[in-house]
Amino acid sequence: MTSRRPPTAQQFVLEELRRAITTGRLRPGEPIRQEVLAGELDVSRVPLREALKTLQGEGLVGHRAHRGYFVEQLSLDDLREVYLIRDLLEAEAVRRAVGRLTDAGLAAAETAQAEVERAAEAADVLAMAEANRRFHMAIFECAGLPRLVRLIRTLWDSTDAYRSVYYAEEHNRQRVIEEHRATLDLLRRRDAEGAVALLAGHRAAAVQAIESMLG
Amino acid sequence: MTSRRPPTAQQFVLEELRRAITTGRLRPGEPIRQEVLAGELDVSRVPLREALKTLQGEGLVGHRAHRGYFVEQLSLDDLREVYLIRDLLEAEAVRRAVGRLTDAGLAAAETAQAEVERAAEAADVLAMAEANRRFHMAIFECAGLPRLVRLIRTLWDSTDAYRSVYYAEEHNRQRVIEEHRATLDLLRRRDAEGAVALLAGHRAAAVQAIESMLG
DNA sequence: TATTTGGATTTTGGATCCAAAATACAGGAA
DNA sequence: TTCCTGTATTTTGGATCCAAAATCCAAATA
Repeated sequence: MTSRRPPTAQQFVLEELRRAITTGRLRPGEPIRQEVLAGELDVSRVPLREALKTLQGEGLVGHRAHRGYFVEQLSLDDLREVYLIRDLLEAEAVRRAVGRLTDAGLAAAETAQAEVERAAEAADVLAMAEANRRFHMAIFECAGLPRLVRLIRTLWDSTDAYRSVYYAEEHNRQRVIEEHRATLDLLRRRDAEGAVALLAGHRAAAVQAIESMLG
Repeated sequence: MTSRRPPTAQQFVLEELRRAITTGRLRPGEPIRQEVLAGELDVSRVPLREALKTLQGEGLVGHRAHRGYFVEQLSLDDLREVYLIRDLLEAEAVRRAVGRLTDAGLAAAETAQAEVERAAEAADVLAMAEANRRFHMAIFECAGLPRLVRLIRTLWDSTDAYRSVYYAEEHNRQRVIEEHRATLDLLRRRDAEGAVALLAGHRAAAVQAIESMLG
């Protein structure tokens, strides 16, 4: 996992910004001073502004004319809304995925799950979040609905910060692993509704745990 | 409807670009030459590029590093996928909207519907598309789920071009008016499932008509 | 004292300029 | 002829510079 530098400054800035927001180095509500941030990242303001535009599209930052960008804070209501939308979209994605599940697709999910377990053992929260994402996306990809998957991906992006919090606790990591294993079982049996229900519970557990940690 | 000029060049460019794409003046697959387009709109390339970034986020244009932007073409499969996603999201939006429907919300929808009928009578396709959008959004807004509404709005954006085609035909316009009236009836009676079903049919009719016009 | 108003400062939005990557094309070798 | 190769041109990506809007702060007024 040697993370090489992206080919364009804009993509580099985009990654750095995502990290800064999800790790909380750029705090919610806080206005983004382009000059200083550009200085820190050692780029000009132009690629920074374009990266901010894409983040605005994803809902991670907001923008007001002549006032500039600011980190969008997710209220608890927002978090619930994102998960509601995910419920709607991911249920359909999983249903379709089971219908046209390939060996390659299943293998991709299994590989990702192995990485999840390795990361969990090492208590590497960041790596676990990444592998977990690959696991779920591998399944969604099988649905053959690229736009749907893209949408789901941006929803995940907007709640990255909270998921890291969730993985910080050992018993949550264990729970995720078990639910993933059960999911793989259901997929192998082509049990669509079972998988849909299980993953709905998977999400509900996460959102509930996060709520109790913050509320 | 005196369309005043937006306060910032970037927003102006954004509107113009949307129009250019949905009306087909910028054709799908065609690469976007920033210099010439900036010249035509009489702005520099900077606000143009930022506007393109937001359109990229909405899926209207694509981008490849060092190759530039190009208009994304919606295949028929893409169109179907967008409508599938809309089915999922709008069903939930309507369900919630009926549950917490206010007099003000209903009034907003009725006002929009009056505009739809006026535009249809004048055979003003563009005005009808706009009013139609206000009608549906007025209903969705009642759900009290701003992120969901925002998502639905971007999905509408990405298929604007096709909807104009649909409204071009007289009998489609009549059909829309009747379905809207029936929808308002169901809303007044707080019949959520009825409204959900009707609007699902509303969308299915549109996508089917568009398919037959193009296929 | 509280409020408003005018200008100085900061910060964003936009234009111009420069560098680097990709494309187009001409010429030469197999 | 066809394919490769090196170079000129085009086009994008990024840096710098300028203008306009917003904020801040102090002084004047009620």
